[in-house]
Amino acid sequence: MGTKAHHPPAATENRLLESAGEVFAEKGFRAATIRDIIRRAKANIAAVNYHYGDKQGLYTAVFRYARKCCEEQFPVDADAGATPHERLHAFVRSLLLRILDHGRPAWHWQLMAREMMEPTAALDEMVEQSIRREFAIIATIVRDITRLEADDPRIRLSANSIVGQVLFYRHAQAVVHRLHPEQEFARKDLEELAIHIADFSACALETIAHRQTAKENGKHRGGTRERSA
Amino acid sequence: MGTKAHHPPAATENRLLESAGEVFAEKGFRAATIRDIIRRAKANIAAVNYHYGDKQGLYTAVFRYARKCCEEQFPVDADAGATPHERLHAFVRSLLLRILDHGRPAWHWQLMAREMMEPTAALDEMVEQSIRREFAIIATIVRDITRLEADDPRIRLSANSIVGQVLFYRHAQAVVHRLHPEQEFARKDLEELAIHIADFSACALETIAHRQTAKENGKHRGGTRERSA
DNA sequence: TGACTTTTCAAACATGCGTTTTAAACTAAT
DNA sequence: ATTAGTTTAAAACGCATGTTTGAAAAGTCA
Repeated sequence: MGTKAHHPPAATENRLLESAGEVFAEKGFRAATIRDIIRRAKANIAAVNYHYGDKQGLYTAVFRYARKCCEEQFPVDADAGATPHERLHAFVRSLLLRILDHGRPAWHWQLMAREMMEPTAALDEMVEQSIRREFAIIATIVRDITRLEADDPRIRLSANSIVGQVLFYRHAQAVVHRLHPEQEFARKDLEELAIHIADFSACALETIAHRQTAKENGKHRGGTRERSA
Repeated sequence: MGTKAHHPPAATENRLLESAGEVFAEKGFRAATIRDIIRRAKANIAAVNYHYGDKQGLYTAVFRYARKCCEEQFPVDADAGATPHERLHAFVRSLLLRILDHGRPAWHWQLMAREMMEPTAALDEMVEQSIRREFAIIATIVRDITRLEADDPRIRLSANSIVGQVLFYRHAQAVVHRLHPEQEFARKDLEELAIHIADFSACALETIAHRQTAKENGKHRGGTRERSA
C-alpha cells in the first residue's frame, strides 16, 4: 500500500475532506454515507471517527475547509478604483463564476446552496464571516449608482434582486437545463450571462437614480411617476 | 394488489398524501421516514406500501397531488387585457405569493424548490406540464414591454432575471432571515416585495425597449451605448 | 347470512447505516 | 532495540429504516 507519508500532517485528512466535500455536496448530509466517503478517499472507515469524532464533525470541518478554499481562490476585491458600473459587473461576474464554473472545487458552492436551503449551524458561521461582507460590497455599489440614502430600503431590495438573478442559475439549474437545453454553461456563456445580469441591473438602478436626481433637483415638479401595482 | 381508490373515497390515502407532503417538504425524500409520515397520518405502516407500492411511489403521488392543488388554487391567468406592466406585476406577485405565502398548503412549493435543486424524474413532469407554460407567459410579457424580436435571446435572459429575483426569497430565505432580521414576510411585506421586483424589472426592460426603438428609428446614430464588460 | 374483496393492523425481516472496539503497523525519541 | 505515541486496519455492535408477511377487520354484494 506504499504511498502513506505520515509526517506531512494529515495526508488522509485532506483526502477525507475532499471526498467528503464531493459526497456531501452531491447527496446532502443525510444521504451521504461515510462508507462512500472513505471509499473515495481510500481510507479506513474508522478514520472519520478518529480524526473528526463523527459524521457531523466531518461535515463542519468540510464546510470550514470549503470556505477557506473559496476565499483563497476568489479574494474579495473591493476594487474601489473602478467606476460603479465596472464594479457591478465585476461583482456579478465573480459571483457567477464562483457558483457555476466547473473548475476543480465545484462542490464548494453546491454545499453552500444546500446550506441556504436547509440551514444548519454552519450557515450562521458562513453568513457572519462571508456573506455579510459580500452583501455590503454589492450594497455599496448599488448606493453609488443610485445615489440613494444609505438607509433607503431600496438598496437592500435591489441588492437582493441582483444576487437573486445570479443565484437563480445555481438553484434552478436543473430547470434551466430542461427548459432551455440550448443554454450552455461554458466559460464563454458565463461571461455573456454576467454581462446580461450586470446590464439588466444597471438599467434598473440607473432609472432609479434618475428618479432620485429628478426628485432632488426639482421638487416643484410633483413626484416622478413612481411605478405602482 | 389494488392501485385504485374504491368505495370509501380514500380517506387514509388523503391523510397520507397530506402528511407525506409535509414531511417530504420539511426533511427531503431521503431524510423523511415512513414511520413519521404514518404517525402524522394516523395510519398503519403498511398503508403506504399497500396504496403506493413503496416510498418512491408515495413521493411521486405526493408530487402530482401538490401540482394539482397548486393549479387549482392559482389558475394561470394570462389576463391579456391588462397593460404589459400590470401583467408583469401580476405575474411577479402571483409567483411570490405562491412561493412564500404561509397559507395552508405551504409545503407545495417547498417540495418544488427541493426538486429544482435535487431533480428526480418528478421534475421533468413538472417542467413539461407547468413551468414551461409559466415561462411562456413571462416571456410574452417581456416581449410586449421590450418590443424585441421573438427569438432575441435577451427575452429568455430577462425572463430568467425576473423569475430569479422572486425565487431568491425562497431558495435563500434562510440567508435573508439572518442577514436582515428586520425583513418580515407577512402578506403586506410580500406585496411590497412584489412591487419592488416588478418595478426593478420594469425599469430594466424599459431601458432595453428605449434602446430598441432608438436603434429602429435612427440607424445613422451608431449603436446606443451598449454597456459591456 | 355468507362468500368475497378491500383495507387495516401488528409483528417481523433484511439491510444499511453511524459508531465502537480491539489490535496491528508505523514513526520518533530514548 | 525499546519504548511511547499516533495512525491505520478489520470486524462487529446497535439501531433505525424500508419493506414484507399473514391474519384480522371492515366493507360489499348475492
